[in-house]
Amino acid sequence: MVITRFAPSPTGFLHIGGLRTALFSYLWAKHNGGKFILRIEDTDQSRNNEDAAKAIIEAFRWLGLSHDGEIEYQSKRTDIYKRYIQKLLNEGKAYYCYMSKDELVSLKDEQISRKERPRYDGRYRDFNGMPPPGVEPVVRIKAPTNGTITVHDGIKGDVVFNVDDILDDFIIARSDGTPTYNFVVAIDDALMGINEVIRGDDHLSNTPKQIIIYDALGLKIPNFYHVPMIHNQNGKKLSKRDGATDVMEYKKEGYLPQALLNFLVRLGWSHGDQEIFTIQEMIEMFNPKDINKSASIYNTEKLDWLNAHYIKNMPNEHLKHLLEDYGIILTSNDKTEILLDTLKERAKTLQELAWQIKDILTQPTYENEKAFKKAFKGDAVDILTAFSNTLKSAPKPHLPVDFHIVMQSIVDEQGIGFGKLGQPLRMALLGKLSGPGLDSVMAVIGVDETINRISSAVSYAAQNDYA
RNA sequence: GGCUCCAUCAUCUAAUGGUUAGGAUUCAAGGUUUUCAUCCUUGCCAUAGGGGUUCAAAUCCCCUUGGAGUCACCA
Repeated sequence: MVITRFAPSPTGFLHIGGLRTALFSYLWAKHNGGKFILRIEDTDQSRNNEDAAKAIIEAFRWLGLSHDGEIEYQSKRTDIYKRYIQKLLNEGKAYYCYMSKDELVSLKDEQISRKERPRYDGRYRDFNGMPPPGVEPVVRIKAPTNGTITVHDGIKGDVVFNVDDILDDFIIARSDGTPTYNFVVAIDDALMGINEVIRGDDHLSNTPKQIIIYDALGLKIPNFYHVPMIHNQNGKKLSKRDGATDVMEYKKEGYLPQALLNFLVRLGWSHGDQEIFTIQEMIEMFNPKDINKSASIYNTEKLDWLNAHYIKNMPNEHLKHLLEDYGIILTSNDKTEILLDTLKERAKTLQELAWQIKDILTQPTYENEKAFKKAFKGDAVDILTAFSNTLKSAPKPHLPVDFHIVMQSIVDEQGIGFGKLGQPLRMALLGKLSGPGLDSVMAVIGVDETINRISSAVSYAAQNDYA
C-alpha cells in the first residue's frame, strides 16, 4: 500500500507551496488507493503554534483534501524518539557530546578562518573519560566519515553526495533531550509506514542525513520525490512574506477550491496539453514521474482564467449558496436564474460576482457626471420617457425577451439605433456606461423598479440641465 | 564560499534523436454584443552561449554563463 504524507511545521498559515506538495502527495496516495497522512511537525516548542495547525486543517477542509487516520503531532511522540535515541546510544551508533556551544562556535570560526568547511571535529566520538562538569550533553550520531551517499530520487534521478563534503556527526538530540528535525522525520516516516515521500526540493540536501538515520536503525528507506520550488516574481523561493500566499486568502477573494487546485496541479506537473482537470482526473492521471525538474514562477494570471471558467460552469444553485458568504442572499428563484445566468459569464471571482449583483440590485447614483452627460445628450430624455410609457401600458413583461421586445418596439417606432435607447437606459438603470445586458437587468429588478430608475434619471437630468 | 539542483515563448508547459518546436494564460487585432465582459477567429513571442557525438540534437556528452536550494542544539 502506498502511504504518503504532508508534514508541515505549524509556523503560520498554509501557503501555496505547501499546498501544492500536499496536493501531489494526496493525489499520489489516492491514485494508488493508498493513504495520505497529515503530520504536524511541532518538535520545537519555542516556535509552536496551535492556531497554525488549526489553520492548516481549515484550509484542507475548504479544499476538500482529506487525510487518512488521526492527525499525528510530533510533540506527542517524544517517548518514541527517546527510545530510539537510547537504542542508538546503547548500540554505540550515537554518543554524548559535551562540547559547549561556545566551544562549537569558536571551532567553527577557526575553520572558517582557515577556509575549511565548518564541521564538528568528532572530539567526543570515542570519548570514555570523565565528562566535564556543568555541561548538558547533546547526542550525536556516528556518521560515516568517507564514501558517498546516493539519494534515489523519482524526479531528479540519482543524486550522489560525497560524505566528506557534507557530513559530520550531526546532533540528533539537543542538550534538553529533545530530538532534532532530521532524526524525527526519518523515524516518523519509517514508523508510519510512509513509503513515498513527496516534498519540496529544499529538503534534498537533508536527505543524506535522514538516510543515515534509516541505516543506523535498520529501517527501510522510502522512495523520494523532491519537487522543484515555486518561485516568486523575483525568482526566489516563495515564502510567507511574499503576499497572497495564504491559501485562505484565496477563499476570501472568491476563488473556488477546484480552480485553485487545478491551477496548482499544473504548476510543475502536466499531462500532455490538458489544462482543465476534475479532481477525479487528477487522481487518475497524476504520477510524480511527470513532475518536471525546474522551478516555476508563481503568477496568478492563469488562476483567474481557471476561476472564471469554473464560475461560468457552476450550477446557479451552488453559486447562490456560495454567494451567501459575500452577503448576497437571493430569494426569488426565477430572478436568481436570470441574474446568475447573465452575471456568471463576467466574473473572475465570487467577490466580483457579489459586487456586480449589488450593482444591479441597488439604485445607482449618477455621480459620474461626464458619463451621464454623454449618455443623456440629444433627445435621450424623450426616448426614455417613451420607453417608460410603453412599459406602463404594455402587458407586464417578465422575462428578458419580453423587455427586449419592448426595447425593439421603441427603436422601430422612433427609427433610431439600439444605442440611442441603450446608452441612456443603461445609465438610468446602472449609473454607468458598461455592464450586463439590459433586458436581463430589467427582468431582474422588475417593471416598477425600471420605471422608478428611469424617472430618477430623467429628473436628475432636468435638475442639472443635462438634457 | 563548499555541496546539490535547474535552464523551451513574458508566464505555465508539450515534443520514442527526425515536428513548419505544439498547447494554455497574458498581450494585440478582428468578429459577435446597444456597451463592457463572455465567446469565436487570427496574430506576436522560445530551445541561454560555445564546443562535440550523429546522416540527423531542444533532446546525448563537455565547457561557459545564468538562476535556485542548502550548509543550525530551525523545520
